[in-house]
Amino acid sequence: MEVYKGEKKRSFLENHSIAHLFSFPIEAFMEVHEYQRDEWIINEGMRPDFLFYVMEGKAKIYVTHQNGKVSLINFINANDYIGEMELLNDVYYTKGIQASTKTICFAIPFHRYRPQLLDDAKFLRELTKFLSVKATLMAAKYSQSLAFPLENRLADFILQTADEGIYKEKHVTVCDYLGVSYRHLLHVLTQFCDKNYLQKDGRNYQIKQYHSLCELAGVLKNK
Amino acid sequence: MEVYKGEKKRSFLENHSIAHLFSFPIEAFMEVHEYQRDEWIINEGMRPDFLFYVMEGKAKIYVTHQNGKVSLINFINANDYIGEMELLNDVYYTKGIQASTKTICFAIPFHRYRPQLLDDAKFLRELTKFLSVKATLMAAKYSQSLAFPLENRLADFILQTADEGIYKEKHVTVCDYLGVSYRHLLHVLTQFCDKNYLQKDGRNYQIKQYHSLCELAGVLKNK
DNA sequence: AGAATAATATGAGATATCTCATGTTTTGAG
DNA sequence: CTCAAAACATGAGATATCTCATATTATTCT
Repeated sequence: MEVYKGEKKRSFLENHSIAHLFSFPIEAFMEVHEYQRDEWIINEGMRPDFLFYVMEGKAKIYVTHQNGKVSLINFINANDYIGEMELLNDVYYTKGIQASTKTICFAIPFHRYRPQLLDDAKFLRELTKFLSVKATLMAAKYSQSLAFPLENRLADFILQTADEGIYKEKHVTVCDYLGVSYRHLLHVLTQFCDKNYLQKDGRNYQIKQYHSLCELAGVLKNK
Repeated sequence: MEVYKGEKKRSFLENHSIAHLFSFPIEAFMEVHEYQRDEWIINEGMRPDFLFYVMEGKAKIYVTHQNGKVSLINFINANDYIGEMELLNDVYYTKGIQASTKTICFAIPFHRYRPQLLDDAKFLRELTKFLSVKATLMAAKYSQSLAFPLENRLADFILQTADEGIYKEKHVTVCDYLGVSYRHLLHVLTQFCDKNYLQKDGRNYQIKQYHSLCELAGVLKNK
């Protein structure tokens, strides 16, 4: 992890302002942090000291269960907050956050700004929207995971993540995200190939029948 | 559904103020609604016109999937908001909300108060906390549902809902909530009885071995 | 380059959970 | 009180998903 200093910090701030998110000046004690791929932005179980706002990059939220299973709860992208749960709640089990690409965030120290943040309608309004989307998404994932087999959820995931007709997510990551065993994921993927929805090409899968996948994914959506 | 009027409304407002939740006067256009058990406070798919604040009673959030399965996403209790998603998001699939006991809510009309609500730090701060808890809870339920079999989740649910050592939830409701089939729920319940964790007594189940259930439920929790 | 580690693959048997079928009991509306 | 609907109950067979064991590549580190 690198904390931007001096000129590097100054120029970054100049080119990437988040002043519009607050109704008070926040730059004085704000830091800029850069994380490398696979680096942990927050360690599971350890309360962070900052509210982060992701400027650039991608990350993943993980939680480890007592039985050793790991859940990839969600992905984090640019313009998302990290650490907002700890800002708001004194008691909270902190999830682990791992960068999946180089990630640059603004880091706003709690001890300097908490009171002002919690009193700033502009900031709170955006955070509220962010949380409402997060809650909705979680509720959707939750109910879908119980109501539909992997076949449907995987089809949806493939369509969401495929780039130019090519699906190439790491199986291990997908298992944690969709909450199924590696074995079963491969099994369903093989079925998709057998049915010619996908065609395996080395480590990638090429989408051959969009409409079939859409059909499978479609039943997840209400309306 | 009954909308309190005149003296009934006045006296209710007098005894149950929520003025402390806002930094501006809200009573002018606020209504008081009373719903009977099983009545729908919000119909699935239909945007409500009010932000509700539950004063008294209990309700359930439901969503119906295309395959006909119904998920009971969560329970709502006193001091919870309803309709906050619609207040914040212009596009949102509205879930159904059904009263499970007589429920009295304050109903704040969007068209009168939306701008002021979205600009009120006091209100937003509380709503933000409410949503953060909701999102956290959903994330927990989601990851648990994928990481643990019914046995563990049911043990947790029994401990949470049992009253004086007696568990007496309706099976049908529990199936929707835990996302399993009726058949399977009964099967695991029977196992619990076979192992003498529970003892069936008519339609109720008496907890016989707290520690065994605690142990099963315990593995859900991190730390 | 070589060794260690992570990711991919596949088989086979176990189990958690579902579907369907059917019957009984309870509850609520008229 | 009566009837229909809802909830409870149970059996049996299907299937979605898991665990474990074992190989085979890729990647990363030194």
